[in-house]
Amino acid sequence: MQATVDLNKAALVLKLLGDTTRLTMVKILDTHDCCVCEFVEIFKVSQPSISQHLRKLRDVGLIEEERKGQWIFYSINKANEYYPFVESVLKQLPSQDEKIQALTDEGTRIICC
Amino acid sequence: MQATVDLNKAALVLKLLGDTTRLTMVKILDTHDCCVCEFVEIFKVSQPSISQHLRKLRDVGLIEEERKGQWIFYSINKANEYYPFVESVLKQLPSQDEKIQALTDEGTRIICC
DNA sequence: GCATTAAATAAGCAATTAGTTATATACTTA
DNA sequence: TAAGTATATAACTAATTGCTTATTTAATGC
Repeated sequence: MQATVDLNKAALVLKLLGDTTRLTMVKILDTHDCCVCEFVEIFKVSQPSISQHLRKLRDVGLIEEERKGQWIFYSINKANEYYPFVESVLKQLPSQDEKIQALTDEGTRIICC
Repeated sequence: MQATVDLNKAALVLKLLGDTTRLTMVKILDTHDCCVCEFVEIFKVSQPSISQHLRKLRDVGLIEEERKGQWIFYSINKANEYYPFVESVLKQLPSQDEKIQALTDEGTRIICC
């Protein structure tokens, strides 16, 4: 028997994931930590726009931040209560690894510490 | 290996499900066909509000309608391309059967044809 | 045909959203 | 310490959302 998730909280999480930019971000973060400037490069939107999306995801605890020198790296928070729920969605989405590969290819991938 | 779903379409579906009213509707419809007036009773909002939520769900093909006399019954469209995706979310939500039971108890459940 | 019931659509409104530009904060490095 | 880079926050704006009330459409039953 599968554990269930509070319906109102589920709606809140789904609403957060119901945006192409955030859904892609979370899918990427599920396999690669990233910093803000990498997302700016990937999504071709302004830096504040990226920061605001990340803040929403962080506010509900789906992601975490860690400063590494000049950069702040974001990662999936696997300890979050809703991580299994999120994961069950993510595993049905196609890999977004090519976006990370594109950064590496163009030399804008940040490798740090 | 699990089949994957286009990320942009997934975001669209998740956005639809990212509303408490619609998510509850879909969870209920997954096990019970319902008509508009039953949802009005369950959610205690205006009839047009319910109709508008149902239309959004129908517009992406997640649900279907069928007129039965005076009433229009809605049901989950299991043939929809995204049904397996939706189902994987729904199965993690607690049953909403008590809402149907409440209708039955108060005599407002519509049994038709 | 006329009154009643069910549902859809139209129009309007307040709140929310996702973006922008401008500015502030924080760290790095010369 | 000053300049440069990365990120967050503030303020603004246009578009979207979810609701409402009013009206229209459709079926039922006298």
